[in-house]
Amino acid sequence: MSDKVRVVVADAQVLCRVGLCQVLKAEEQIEIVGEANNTESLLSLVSEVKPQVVIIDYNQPGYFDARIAGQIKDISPITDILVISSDDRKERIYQVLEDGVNSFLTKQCDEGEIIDAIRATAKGDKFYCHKILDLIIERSFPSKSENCAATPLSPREKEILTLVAKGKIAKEIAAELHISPHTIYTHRKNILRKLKLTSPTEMIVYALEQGLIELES
Amino acid sequence: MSDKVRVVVADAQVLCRVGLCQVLKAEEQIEIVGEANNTESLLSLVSEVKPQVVIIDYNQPGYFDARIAGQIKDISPITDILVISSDDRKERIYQVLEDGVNSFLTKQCDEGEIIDAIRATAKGDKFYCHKILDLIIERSFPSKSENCAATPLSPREKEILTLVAKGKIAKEIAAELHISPHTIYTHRKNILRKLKLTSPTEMIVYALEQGLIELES
DNA sequence: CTCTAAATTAGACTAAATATAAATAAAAGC
DNA sequence: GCTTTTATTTATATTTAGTCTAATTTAGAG
Repeated sequence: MSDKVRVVVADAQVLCRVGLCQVLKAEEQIEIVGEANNTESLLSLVSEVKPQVVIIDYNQPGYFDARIAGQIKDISPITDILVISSDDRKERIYQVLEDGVNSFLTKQCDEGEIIDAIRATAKGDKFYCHKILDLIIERSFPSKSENCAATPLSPREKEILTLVAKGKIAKEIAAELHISPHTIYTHRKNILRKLKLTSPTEMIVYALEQGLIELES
Repeated sequence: MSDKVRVVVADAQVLCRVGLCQVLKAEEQIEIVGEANNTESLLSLVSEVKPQVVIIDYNQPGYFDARIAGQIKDISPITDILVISSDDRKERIYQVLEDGVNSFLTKQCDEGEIIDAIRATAKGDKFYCHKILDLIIERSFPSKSENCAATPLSPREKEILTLVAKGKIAKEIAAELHISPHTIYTHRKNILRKLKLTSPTEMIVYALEQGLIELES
């Protein structure tokens, strides 16, 4: 048992794993104790070695998904998580940030930020890259942003938007939620007004961007 | 001037560049003569060093796009191109394949395929990973696939699908194309029938998957 | 307690979409 | 050359979805 920080690298893409390992090798106080390319192998690895740090891209359908942070914390609460993801959906990112992740980078980050983040997380500190910090600030101080409020939709409106985006028509949604079709129309009108959109199609695009629905199943 | 194959690595993500360089280092007969993280620096690099091979991910909005293969070939016709991309839109992939690319991998490929592809491309051969070969075969022998024809839509139908997906209603499209709104309805009905879809919303999702429209502008 | 926002609903009305049918032109097959 | 299919186009009558306006109920903020 060395006194180095024990790190697990989890990414479905071999190039990213190799790149990350290469960057980590330059760090004296870090030891890579394992790699994983899917949820199953990562979780058994975590339960086995209880690493101090897991570096992961959760945004890889079929390999990893956004629930991974909670699953890691359940198995090993002492493990700190550094996300290096290609995700660009604000709501999904907010969700992951609230889910016990310590540090968060995007794959567009430059080398300096990656190294800083790895060092900070290995010390138990938190680190967020510029892009993620901008998102956090935008959410904390919505008045500063020109785009304003991240999601000004009420829970019910989100629910209805999700169903609309899935291709259901008002009548079907009404039957599902046991309310009148007129209620759906009103909600939808309010959603369009709030988001300053003009066509139902733009709602789909919005829902996709916000991570309310997924492309391909 | 050595007798090694001179390779340029182009990827906006530093981790992928590092990973790729690491993999290439293991290849005796390859020499990395430059790296680029955006179109401008790549093109000036290509024009300067005229590499035998460029390895690139064209699917990085703001850094590289699908036109890059043609641009490289214009500057340096002798350069072979190996794409290692995260793109999953069939139509876009077909378009790039027709655009003078020699080899094509996805970032989900395993290490073996990546090494094989690099060696093959360095020798001037072509290489396609399993996933891409499946796509090519699917297009060449549409009857074999259960999903059948990649895009069985006529040009006119594609045009109308694109406009519908942009949020325009039949009347607006009719005015734009100088035809009757009824024509639009008929086309749309045919599109839904051909794609075995049931709601207009699914058309939007289809158009997004096919790369007919783009998320965010 | 009052005021606002969220959630709900209805009736009258308008616009969009479907079903059905069909004409024309071009491409493919024999 | 003739037939068949596909693409493109259109129309009428009918059905359905969606909008506008208006209103009620509930819950939370101040």
